[in-house]
Amino acid sequence: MAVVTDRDRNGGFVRPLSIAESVHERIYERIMSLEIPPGARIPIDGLARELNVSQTPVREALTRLEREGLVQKAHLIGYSASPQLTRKEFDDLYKFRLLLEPESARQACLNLTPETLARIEGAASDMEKGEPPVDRNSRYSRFARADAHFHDEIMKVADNATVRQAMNDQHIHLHIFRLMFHSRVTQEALEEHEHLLAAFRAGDADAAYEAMHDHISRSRDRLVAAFE
Amino acid sequence: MAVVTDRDRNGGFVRPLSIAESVHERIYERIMSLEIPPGARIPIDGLARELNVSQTPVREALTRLEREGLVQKAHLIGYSASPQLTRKEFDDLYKFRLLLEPESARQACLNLTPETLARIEGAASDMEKGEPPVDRNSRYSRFARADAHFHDEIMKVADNATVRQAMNDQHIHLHIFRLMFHSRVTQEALEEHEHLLAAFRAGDADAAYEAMHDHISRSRDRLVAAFE
DNA sequence: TAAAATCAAATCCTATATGATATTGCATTT
DNA sequence: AAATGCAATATCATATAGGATTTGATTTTA
Repeated sequence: MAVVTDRDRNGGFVRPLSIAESVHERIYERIMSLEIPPGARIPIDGLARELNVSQTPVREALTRLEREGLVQKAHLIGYSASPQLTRKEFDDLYKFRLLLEPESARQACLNLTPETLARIEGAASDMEKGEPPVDRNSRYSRFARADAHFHDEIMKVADNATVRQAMNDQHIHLHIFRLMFHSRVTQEALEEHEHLLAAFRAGDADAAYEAMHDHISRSRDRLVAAFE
Repeated sequence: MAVVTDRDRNGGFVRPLSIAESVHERIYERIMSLEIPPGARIPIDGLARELNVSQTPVREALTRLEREGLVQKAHLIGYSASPQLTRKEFDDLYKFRLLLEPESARQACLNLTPETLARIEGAASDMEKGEPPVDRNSRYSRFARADAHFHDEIMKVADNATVRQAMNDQHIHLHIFRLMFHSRVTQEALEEHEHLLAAFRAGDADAAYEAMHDHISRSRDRLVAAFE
């Protein structure tokens, strides 16, 4: 098995990347892309053979994914991809977002510098343009990731590592995409982001809070159609 | 290696418990009890020999603990217990709690039934009595666990699985105990819990919000002494 | 025919072996 | 005496093997 290597950001050094880590990424991608659909079994030895690695790193990757909530484990039975969000879980998730994200937007606004504002604006504009997608699914998938990136940039500026990690641990974009992979990119979401940016540019923290609250509420209302 | 078994709650069936799981628990206990102090190396083969198991389940347990934030991993170097909370992390954690817990207390109050109130009251009274502790450390350790249980009972009633899990993922009682293991059980905390219970009994959701907010703020102020 | 029992294949969980990498201590050099 | 280089040891990461359990189908029995 050839050792996968990666260029280190700091120096130009090349250092080996663990097989377990790359297996983790590959399984994550398969779940995100619905190649492994919700509820599907994920046999360890099958994956190991398919990826040309041994079972040990596959086990390690699945253990991590379980703790991340993306797969489930039944002792002596095996792993399977986590099922779709239920309506209740969806509602809980959005209540959770509404508790954390508007306040984080307010805090981000207070911490804002020209550099960090530019980063957020860059993340926002990344969502509009982009390579021509091969199909609608991949387009929405990319939209979901870019949206997650935009929100995370705001979280970075809000500068609360606990809150940021709790948000990222939810893998919101993955669950949303699995729920609505057939969805289309809405112009509305982009406009709501624009409102948020306007509040940031004006340095109006309360307006940022409101804009984020509004954005998440509307996002919830758009997605709730998946359950009807 | 003898297989560890456990009695199933439902039927009287006996089913094997995985070694990986029991290793996970044992390492958790060692970290909680400071037997493995913050920052200490945790060699895989050493632990495996000591616990009379192979390296595979130890690896799996450590992978889970890493994802839980209790240990850190450096590729090709090894695992170590996570360091103490920094002041910044402590502050972030309490801001996080203040965003989620008061609102959860409000919601719990709205959902309250006689049965669930009784459960919460039971958790509260568990904190006051208890076996005579062998030393002050173990007493505070038990206090920390009981406090976590009390807060979690409220989370259960609030009935938002996302919020509840995000809270539990923080392992607050473990970090607090490691920070303040020499601390003593304060009468104040018990009184604050009593205020919260009073609001619950009165069915006053706003008062429950305020009581929880007050309790967490005061808790933070009591603990912040650890950094001075 | 339906239910129970049996058996084989698949899969899991754990143990062990092996090569690769990092760390440590000692010797050597400057 | 400090610094450097090298070898030995410790530890990690992965591969592979074997015992244990579940699953599913086939056979048997009521």
